[in-house]
This record gives sequence, structure tokens and C-alpha cells, in this order.
Amino acid sequence: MTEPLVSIGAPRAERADAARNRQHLLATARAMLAGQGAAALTMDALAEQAGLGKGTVFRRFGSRAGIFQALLDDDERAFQEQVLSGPPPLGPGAPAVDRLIAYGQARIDFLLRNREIARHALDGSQPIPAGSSSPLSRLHIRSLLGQLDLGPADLDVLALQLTAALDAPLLLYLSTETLNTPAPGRPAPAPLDRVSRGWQDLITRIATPGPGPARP
Amino acid sequence: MTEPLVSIGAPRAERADAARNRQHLLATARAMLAGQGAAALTMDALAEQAGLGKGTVFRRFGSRAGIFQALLDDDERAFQEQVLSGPPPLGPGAPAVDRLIAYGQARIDFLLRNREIARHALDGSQPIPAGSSSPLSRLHIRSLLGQLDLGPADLDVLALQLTAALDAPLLLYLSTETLNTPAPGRPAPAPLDRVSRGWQDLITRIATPGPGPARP
DNA sequence: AACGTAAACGGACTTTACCCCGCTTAGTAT
DNA sequence: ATACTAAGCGGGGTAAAGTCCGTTTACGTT
Repeated sequence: MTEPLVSIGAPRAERADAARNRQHLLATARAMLAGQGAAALTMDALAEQAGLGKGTVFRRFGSRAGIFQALLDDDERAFQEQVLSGPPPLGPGAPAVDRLIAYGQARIDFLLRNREIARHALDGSQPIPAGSSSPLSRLHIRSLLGQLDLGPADLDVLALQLTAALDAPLLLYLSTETLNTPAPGRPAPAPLDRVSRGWQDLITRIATPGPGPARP
Repeated sequence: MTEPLVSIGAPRAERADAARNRQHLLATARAMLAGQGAAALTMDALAEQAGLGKGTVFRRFGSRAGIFQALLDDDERAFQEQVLSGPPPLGPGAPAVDRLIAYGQARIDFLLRNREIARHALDGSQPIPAGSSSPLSRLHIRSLLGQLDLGPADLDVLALQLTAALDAPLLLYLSTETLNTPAPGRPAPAPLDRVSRGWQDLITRIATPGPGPARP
């Protein structure tokens, strides 16, 4: 009886040609995105540009949103790297509050830079992309909150709410137009800066001891 | 010179037949939704069920998401009524903190009850439904925050973040499955209760004086 | 009451996401 | 090497969203 190299449960690795095609499709998608915008990135067009069948595209990514999710995951790898092992305060080594603040600001920046992709990665009739960013974001926030000594708070829920406060403004509420406003007069800071400062303020408030929650 | 009954800028009221059809379509949509779920509510099917042309459906609602937005707006009217002139603490008459807490809990409940519609009202490639719920939610939160004396905070941004913290968990992150969990053992409260308590805790922390924000 | 016009209507047409299934091929066991 | 098989591939087919434009109709004007 030959022993399996990978424990059962892992659905066996992707075949070499499949992996190659995935990479090729992602590269092609990125090129089309850069060249002609998200609207032009249709499944047919992508398949044709890549010289592959449409069925292949769907097999690899499941849906149109899936492609954007894969692109986003890809972009996020570098970002995660910074968070997990980059220099403080984003990486390890700084106090948790500072890391939380830095993380939020970095993520806002990340989402802003990738907002077109991130928006299209939303599915609409599905909770949230499976392997995608958010779970990780939430986990990281959750972990930092755990180091914060907040008394009897429900940290899982708080992390969820903070993740939402971080992502939703850029994903759901702020129009692209608003985000592109290049500071009309002088005193008004770019909306992005405001959101970023807002995050800092929010975390500061939450982390500040205070009398603690009301109910038993 | 006859004077216009409505000031220019208001793009003239909807024609009578149009208004009638809108109502009829909404009613039909609701019936289909109740009878066969959101998936069965296609534009063609709706048009046929209502005995109208497909073009009419699109003219009235713009898109599929638009129908769900209209349904949601409709449902929200009653809710708004409670907020604007119902009994405290949801309605006027209670301290702002209490109203904020009550508002959040009421909205969570509202979103939970209407989650199928709310989810489908999201567009994906568009910031947020124009006349729909969220702006109002944000305005209300903003207004209550204004009565709270939070020092030099950016209340607009804070309101945005709180709106996100309130809506996004139900709209984006929690799976329908999670939301339907009917309390498996005994000690675990329904996820909904946790979110609701989490909101209370969040508001309490924010409203608690504390030393104030860090940066000038 | 007759008229003019902007709005509304209908439904064929186009586009696009997504499904299906017979054929091909990489990877493995003999 | 050869054979076996699960994974991958291709591209035609389906259904549903969204567009267009010629026709009809509400409603203000004369």
C-alpha cells in the first residue's frame, strides 16, 4: 500500500497545465484591465485573448467575480507579507494599538489602490469571497484586539464590526467620484485622509480604557 | 405666464399610469418573492406576471437590483416612521446615546428580517442605491453623534464608519447559514444577539469621554 | 373639444454570464 | 513503455439582463 504524499482531504494538487493556464489567465486579465478597464473584461474576451476555451476560464475561476477575487488575492499577498513580517508599526514589534492603527491605514490605502478590482470581487448573492482578503483582515484585527485588554468585550464581534468599518466605506458607500476628488479648495483634505484619520480616532476611542461596558 | 406648481429642477412628477404600474410591479414582485424566492424573480418573469412589457419594468426600476432597492425603500418607510416619531428610545425623547444604541439594534433587526431583499439590492459596480436606506441611516447616525459632544472628531467620517459597522456584517460578511443558526447548545446566543450587544458595547466605548484623539 | 408633445409602453434584439458534455491529456501505476 | 483514469479542455447552448426604437397615451394648452 503506497502512502499518499498529501493527506486525504486535500483534494489533490492542481495539475501542471491547469496551474499554467491559471497564471496565464490572471496575467491576461490584468493586461486587459490595465488596457481597457474592468467593463471590457468579459469571460469570452478573456478566453479569446488568452487563446483558451471559455469553459476553461469558468473551470478555473468559477464566475466573473471569481476572477477579480483571484486578482485581489494575488495583490494582497504582498500586503500580507508586510503585515506578518514587515517593519513595525505595520509588522510585529509595535504595541497593538499602534499596529491596529497602522493596519487600518494600510488597508484603506490598499483598498483605494485596488478599488476597481475589489468592487468587482463582490458577489452580491454570496456572503464573501471564500479565500479572499476579508477573513484574513478580520483575523488579524481580532488577534490585535486580543492583545489589547478591553475587558469583557465580545472580541469576535468587535473585530467583525471594525473590519466592516474599514472595508465597507470603500467597497460600498463612497462613490468613485468622491474618492477621486483632488481637493477642491485647500483646507479640505482628500476624503481618503479623512477616512484614515477617522480610523485612527476610532481605534483610539475604543482602546481608551473608559468605565467599561454597561450591561452585566 | 402660468406659474409652475412645482419649482423647476424637480423633473416633473411621474405620470399617473406610470405610478400605477410601479405599484403593480412592486406588488407582483413581492408576491413572487414570497411564493418562489428571489431567484425566481427575473425581469422577464416579473413583466409577464404583471402583464406588462419588459421595457416597462426596466424603465421603472433601471435594473434588477433597482427592484430590490425599491422594495427595501418601501419596507423601510415604516421603520423610519418609528425612528422619526415613535416612542423613545428609538424615537425622539431619549438621550442621544440611548437612541444610537436603540437605532443600531432596530436596524440590525430590520436588516435581518429583510436580508434577502437587502442583499439583492446591492449592485456591485455601483456605490450604493441612490434613494435607498443607507444615506438615511448615515444621516440619522450623524445627527445623533452631533448631540454627543465627542470633542474634535470628524463626525461625518465616524458616522460613515458606524453605518458600515452596522450594515456590512449582515450585508457582506455573515453567511445566511450563520444567521439562521437556531442556537445549537444552550450557552451560545444567536449570532444576532451577539452583534446587537456588540453594537451597544461599541457605542458605549465611543461615547465614553476618554482622553480624546491623539493627533492635533 | 381638438391638438401637441413629452413620457410611457412593448417586445424584438444584443450581450454576457454560466452550463454541459464529448474529447484530450497529464500524471501514475504496472 | 504502456495503459488507465481523473482532471482538464473547448466551444456550442441556454437564460437572463439590459438596450433600442417605433408606437401609443396621458395631460397640459389653446
